[in-house]
Amino acid sequence: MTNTPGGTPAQPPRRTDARLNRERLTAVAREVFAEAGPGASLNAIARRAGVGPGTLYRHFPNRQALLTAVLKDRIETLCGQAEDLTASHSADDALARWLRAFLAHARLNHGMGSALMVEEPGVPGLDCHRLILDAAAGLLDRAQRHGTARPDLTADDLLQLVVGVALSTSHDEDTARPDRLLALILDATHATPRRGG
Amino acid sequence: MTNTPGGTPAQPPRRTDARLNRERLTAVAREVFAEAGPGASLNAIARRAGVGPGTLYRHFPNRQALLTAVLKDRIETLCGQAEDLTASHSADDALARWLRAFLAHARLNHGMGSALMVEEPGVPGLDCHRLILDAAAGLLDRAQRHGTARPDLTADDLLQLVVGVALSTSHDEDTARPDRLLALILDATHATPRRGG
DNA sequence: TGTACATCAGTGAACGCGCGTTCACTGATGTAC
DNA sequence: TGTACATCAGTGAACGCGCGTTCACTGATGTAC
Repeated sequence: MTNTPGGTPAQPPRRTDARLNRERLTAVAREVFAEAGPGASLNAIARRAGVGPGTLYRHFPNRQALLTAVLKDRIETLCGQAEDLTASHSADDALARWLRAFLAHARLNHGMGSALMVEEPGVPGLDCHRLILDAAAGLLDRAQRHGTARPDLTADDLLQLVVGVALSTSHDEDTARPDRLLALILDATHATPRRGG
Repeated sequence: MTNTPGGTPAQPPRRTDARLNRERLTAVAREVFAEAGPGASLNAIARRAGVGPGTLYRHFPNRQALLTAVLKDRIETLCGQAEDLTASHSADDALARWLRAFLAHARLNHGMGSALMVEEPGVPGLDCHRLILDAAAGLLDRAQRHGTARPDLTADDLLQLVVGVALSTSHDEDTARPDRLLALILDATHATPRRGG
């Protein structure tokens, strides 16, 4: 049982031309998804990568597999940053900085959220949603223990808010607006909970 | 010059069958847009309304015209509610209640925002974006003068946040989550501005 | 190092699909008398 | 009230398009010798 059950082969392809094509496809897909959103045409990606559509399908049996490949790097980067920030900054500061990074990435992929935060079958062993959520939960938990983050906030809700900002500003060009909106959300993170009305 | 320049005819059609078809089309479109988002197939709408595609095009020359017709009611309702709430509730309360209503409507249309808040040519004389923004600005302004809403918040940003929640929760079934997220945003509305970091 | 060959990867025409949109034609309606 | 007719509205087959996806075939690569 060396194969992961029913998923994309975990090993990169052995032939060099295959590896190169795979790399080119993910690079182009990264661009195209950023331009046209996660629903972008797969044929267009293959065309722009200079390969036939069959080649794309050989490497990525479906859209989700390609999306996952594109996002894998980003996610690993984000998770790495979460650890770094935990080590080097105050609890509140680390959370704020990480959310800023998350928002930037999510905006690049027209709300990576739609692909990320929705639970999909995806690739076994790389649960995007889980990884991101764990990173956020770690930072938020620390901020709640040592910082001033309100105790009733969940990582899930916090991320959903930021994903919302990413979605609603993904067609915006400058970053001033998403920055302002994130600042508002951070204020909400610090606010004292109100009695329901 | 009784015609609005280059837009949909302002007058409803004179023949009764035409008027009925127009009403059926907008009713069906309301449903389909709610189910499949603002990119839903126009042919599918015509099919479900029991008319030929040509009939749809006779009434609505493009998707935006149909979207506008569907949203017109909602928008007028929302603007009316803004006035009612201003008359009957405290400043903070009115703003909170209205945003709740706005979120409910925006969620129904998979983020009415994408159709609403993006400035489009649309129909002259019915600037959706403007109407909604004015309603929100009125409520927010009052809350800033008489209530506890922070003075540095703009109606534009506030709406964008709520549109974000609508977008990121539009595939959610229950309303508990969007309610929670809106509550967080309302807390941010009351929060004291922080010095930038 | 050189060659033979099995295997793995790439190709791209082709298919079926649903979409947006058009237009020549048919039919229903309202109105003038 | 009844009829004739001009006009307005509806029809739906058809077009072109791009999409996702497949598959028989060609070609490149790595390896065994």
